[in-house]
Amino acid sequence: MPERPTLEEIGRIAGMSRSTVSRVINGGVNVSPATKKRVEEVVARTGYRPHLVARSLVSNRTGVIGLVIPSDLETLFSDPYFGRLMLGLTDSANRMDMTLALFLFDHDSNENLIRSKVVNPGLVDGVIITATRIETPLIDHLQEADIPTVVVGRLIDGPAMSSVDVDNEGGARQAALHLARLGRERIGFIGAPAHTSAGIDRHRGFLDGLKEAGLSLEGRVQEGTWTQESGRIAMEKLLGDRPDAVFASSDRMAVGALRAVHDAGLHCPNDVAIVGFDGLISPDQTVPELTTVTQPVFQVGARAAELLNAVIDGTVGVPERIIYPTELVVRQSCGASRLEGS
Amino acid sequence: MPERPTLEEIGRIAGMSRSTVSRVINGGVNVSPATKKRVEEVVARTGYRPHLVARSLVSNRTGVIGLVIPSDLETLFSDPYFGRLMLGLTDSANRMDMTLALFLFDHDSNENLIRSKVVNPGLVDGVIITATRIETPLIDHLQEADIPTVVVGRLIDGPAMSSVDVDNEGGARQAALHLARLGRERIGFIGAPAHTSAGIDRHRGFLDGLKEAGLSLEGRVQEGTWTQESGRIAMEKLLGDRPDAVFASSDRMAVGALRAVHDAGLHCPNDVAIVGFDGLISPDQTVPELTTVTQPVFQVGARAAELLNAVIDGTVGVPERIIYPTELVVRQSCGASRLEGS
DNA sequence: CTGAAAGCGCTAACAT
DNA sequence: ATGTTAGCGCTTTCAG
Repeated sequence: MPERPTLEEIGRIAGMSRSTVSRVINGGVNVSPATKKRVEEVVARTGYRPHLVARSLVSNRTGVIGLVIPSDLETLFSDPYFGRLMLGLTDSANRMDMTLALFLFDHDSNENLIRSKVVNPGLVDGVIITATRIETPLIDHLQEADIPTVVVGRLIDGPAMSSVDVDNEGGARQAALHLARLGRERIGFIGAPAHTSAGIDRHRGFLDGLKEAGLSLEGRVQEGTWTQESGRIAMEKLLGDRPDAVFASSDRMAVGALRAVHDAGLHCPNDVAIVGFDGLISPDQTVPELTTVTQPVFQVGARAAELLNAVIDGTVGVPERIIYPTELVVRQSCGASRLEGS
Repeated sequence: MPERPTLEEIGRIAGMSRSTVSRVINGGVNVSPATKKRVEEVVARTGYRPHLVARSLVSNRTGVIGLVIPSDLETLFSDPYFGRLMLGLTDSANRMDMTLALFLFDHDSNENLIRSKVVNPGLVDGVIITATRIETPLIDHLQEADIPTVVVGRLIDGPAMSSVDVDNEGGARQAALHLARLGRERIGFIGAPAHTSAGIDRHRGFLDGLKEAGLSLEGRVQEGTWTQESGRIAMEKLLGDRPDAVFASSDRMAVGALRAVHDAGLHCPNDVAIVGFDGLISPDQTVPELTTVTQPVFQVGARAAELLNAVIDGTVGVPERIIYPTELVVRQSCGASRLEGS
C-alpha cells in the first residue's frame, strides 16, 4: 500500500521547500506560475492530499459541525422532520466544505459521554442543536465552553443564542382564521408537547387566531406526542365534545385524528374538518387530502448550517434570529370546496 | 473566556513534566499513586480535556467513522430504514466512544467533493457504506486508499469487503412458502430495484420458495422503487392478471399494494393476500394488519459499527460477512386466520 | 517512576 | 518568490 506522501516529500520531488508547496495548495499566492504548475503536476501524479488533522491542529478548525438531537430516539426517525432537516444541513455543509457529525441521545443516555464529545473542543467547530427538548445543562456547557452554537427552533428559556426557526405562531394563527372563515364554530385543538418551542408557539398562535375570530376552545384541548397514535387518541377524546373542526399541531397527529374520525363513523370534512401542521407527508397519503400548514424544513436546515458557519467565522457577533414563513395549504380535509385565499 | 489548558500547563501546576501527566490521562500506568492523585485533582479543578486533534495527529486515529449513503436524497428519509440504521450505528458508536459523520449524496451531486472528504485520510478512521446503489468508483477509491470499510448489505460485484447483511433470500423464501401453504396459487411479485443487493436477493429467494412449492410467477412480476406510490402502481398492473396473492419486497410498497387492492374494489386478504418485507411500520398503520418479513435493522447498524471498529483495529483481517436472520411475522394481510408456523 | 527530547504534518511569520 | 524556523498539543521512545 502506497504510504501517503507529506508536504515535505512533494517538495523534495518538485525540488523545493514544503512552504512553497503549501502556498500552492492554499491558493497559490506569491508563487511563480512556473513552480505552481510544477507543484500541481507532482500533486496530481502522487495523488497528494493534505492531512486534515495536521492542518486542523494549526488552524484550529476541523471543518466538522455537530448536529445534536436530544430526543426520544425510538420515535426520532419515524418523523420525517429530522430527515428533511439533515438533508438541508448536509446540503449546506457540503457546499461549505464542512462535514456533519451526528450526536443523538435520549434523556436517559449517558449525557456525560455526549457532552465530552460535543463540548470537548477540538472535534467540532460548532454545534447545531434542535430545540426538541430543553436540555439546559448541555446548552449551558456549550455556552461555557464558548462553542459556536445555532439553535433550530427556539430556546424556551436559557441564554440568547443564534437560531433558525419557522413562524409556528403565524402558521397556527392562519389555520384558526381559516377554519373560522369556513364557518366552523366548535373548534378543537390537539397540541404538540408543551416542553417544545414548536408546541408552545403553535398553541399560542392558534389561540390568537381563534380570539381574533371571536371564538375560543372552551376546553376542547388535548396534547399529543407528535405520533399518529397520540393524535388518534386525542381525537377520540375530543370527539366527545362534538367539535366541527380540529387543528392538530402536526401532520402525523392529524393523520391519527383522521383515523379516529373515520373509526367513529364520522366524515371528514363534512362532520369535522381537520387541519395539520408540517407539510411533510404527501397529499395522496390520506383520504381526504390533508389541509396543512407547511414549513420549509430543508431550508431551515440549510440556513442553520450557514448561520453556524458565520458564527464560527465571527461574522455574526450578536445572536441572530432567523424566522422562515409558514404557509397554509388548503386541500380537502378542511372542507373548503372552493379556492380559498390564505 | 478561560483559555483551554494544555498538558504542559497541567504539568506546571501539578509540578511535573507533561509526560507524566499524559501517562495519568492515558490509563495511569507507571505512575505513583501519589502523583496520579495529584494530577487527577488538577485536571478536575482546571477542567482540562485532551485536545482531540492533537492527539489524533500522533495516534493516527480520529475516533470518527463515516456513514456513506449513496441514494436518492429526496426519498432517503421517507424510508424508516435509514433512521433505524443510524440509530443502531450511533448507539454502537457511542458505546465505543466514536462519533459518526454523515456523508449523503445522490448520483448527481459532486462525487469528487464527497470523495475528497471521505477518502481523504485523516478525517475518518473508517467508513460504513450502504449498498443501496452500486457506487463502484467510491468503493474502489476506498479500497485504493486502504480505508477500513464495512458494507451494509452486499456488494453485487466489486472487491470482497467486510459486510453486515440480513438474510433477504431466506426471508423472501419463507414468504413464498407461507403463501403457497395457505393455498394461494396465482402468486405475484413486486420487486425492489434490481440495482440493489436487497432487491436481487429478495427476488431470488422468493423464486426459490415458489419453485420449492411447485409454483411459478408466470409473468406476474413488477419492479417498484421502494416507495408506496410505486407499490400502488405495480399492484394496479398486477391486478390485471388476477393474482390471489402478492409479495412486495418492502412494506412501503406493500402499503401501496394494499391501497391498489382497495381502490380496485377488491378485498385483502380474501381476494388477494399481501406480504411485505422490512417490519419497520407498526401493525396498526394498515388495514388489514400487514404480514411481513422482519429484519433487525437496528442490530445491523450496531453490528456494522462494531465490525468496522474491529477492522480498524486490525482484529479482523480477511473480509468477514455477517448475516442476520429475518423472520416472517404473520398478521392479517396474508389471510392466515389461525396461527401458523413459519 | 519520571523527565527530556523528538516528531506527527501542516501553517505562518520572518528572513532572504 | 522562496526557504528557514518555530510551533500547534499531544504521545512516545529513551535515558536516568
